Amino acid sequence: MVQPKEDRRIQRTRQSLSTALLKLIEERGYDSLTVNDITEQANIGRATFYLHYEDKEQLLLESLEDMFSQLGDSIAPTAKVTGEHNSITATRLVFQHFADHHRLYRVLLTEKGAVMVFTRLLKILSQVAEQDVILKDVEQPKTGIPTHLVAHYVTGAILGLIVWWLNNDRPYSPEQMAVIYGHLMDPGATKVLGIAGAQLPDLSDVLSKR
Amino acid sequence: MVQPKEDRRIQRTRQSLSTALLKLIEERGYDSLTVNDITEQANIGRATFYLHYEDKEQLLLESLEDMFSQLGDSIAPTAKVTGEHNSITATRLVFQHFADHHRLYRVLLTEKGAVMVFTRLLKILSQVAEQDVILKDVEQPKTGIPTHLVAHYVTGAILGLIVWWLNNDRPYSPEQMAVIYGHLMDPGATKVLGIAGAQLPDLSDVLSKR
DNA sequence: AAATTTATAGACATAGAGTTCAATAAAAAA
DNA sequence: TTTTTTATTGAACTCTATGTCTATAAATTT
Repeated sequence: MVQPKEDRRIQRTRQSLSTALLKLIEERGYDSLTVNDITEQANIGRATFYLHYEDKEQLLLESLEDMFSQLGDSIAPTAKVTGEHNSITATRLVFQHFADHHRLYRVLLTEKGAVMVFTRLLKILSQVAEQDVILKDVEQPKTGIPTHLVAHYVTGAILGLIVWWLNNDRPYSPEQMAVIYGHLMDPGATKVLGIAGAQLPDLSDVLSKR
Repeated sequence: MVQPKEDRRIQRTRQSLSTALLKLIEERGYDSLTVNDITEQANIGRATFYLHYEDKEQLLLESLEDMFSQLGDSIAPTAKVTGEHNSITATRLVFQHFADHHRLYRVLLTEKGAVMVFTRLLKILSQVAEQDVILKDVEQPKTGIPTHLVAHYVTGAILGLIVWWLNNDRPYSPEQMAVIYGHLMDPGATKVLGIAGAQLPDLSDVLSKR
């Protein structure tokens, strides 16, 4: 499992397997795929698979790891800008990422087994919550709330939006979603994804655009 | 698979299987469990399992369904109260539910395979977000944002908190979490889980209590 | 008690996982 | 180019778990 990345064959094999897996997931879901399916799609011997990965889950994890770092890389530069800044950018890039890979993520976020519990909980709690959903007011003073907790709160909220967005065939653009998110997180409108930023566009303008 | 719920043996068998599965999940995780493990723990013949369920996933789904409706039932009465109302109650009940079954949910929300993607994404995005996390201000005007979208936003946020809470051994009580959530969702403090309600307790008071 | 339904153990067929190995192909080094 | 090293391959093989079936036993209902 420890590989000297030099040899081209290794890189090609791994690349092929990753590509094959992601393609198959979009077409047929993840759970039902066998190692044989993947190696066949990749045109690679089944024995070869085990020279590189322990099981299909490890392959998936490494493949996703690549995608996640792509996402991280695209956000990083915007996050480093301090002070005045177009705050929607970072959030928009997040939604853009999920739009770019929407078929894949829709499977992974929806499929039984894979994320079944998250989705299931979302659905159930949504029903309870959406009965009397109202929004919120007022301002946020400095609090003693742990940073990690807030981060989970924020990312949970975004993931919630993304699941909705993907399951509803993305009726808004990534830009619109970013603005919506900004307004939800900060009804008065100033900071998005925790990054200090400029004024948010007027919400009704944005929603009517499409 | 269609059962006349009358016969006591059926109820006992199903109950035993459900209990056995949930217990085993807490002890050994979900993925590695076999049907044989479950029936052995339940003291039931393996063939009997298949008289009731197609596979272990279906058993899990039905078992969780029971738990979810328990949760729904406990929240329902508080949600029906309109107007003035102790708004923390509903949220507190949600956290209480996860506390009651924390071992189980911790596995289900953390284990590879099961909810791996959600957890993984949470972790990655958290790292990006928590670098410059700041909070928000101002008030929320009436918007044209779809209700379902808001519901997903809200429940995503709660799930994010819950994942953090469970993975950090619940350093706060359900009550405290409810207050924290209320302050995050509504920095000025008024409505929680979308339910119109009374004033939130002062945050610094609540956090220092334990 | 009789009739009906469910539980059970054990046997069976099947699929897919994961390993091994000798032969071959391809890449890197000389 | 030649040599050397390394990766790929397919086939055979073991193993584990799934899912089904049948005849028998046990519990439940009427």
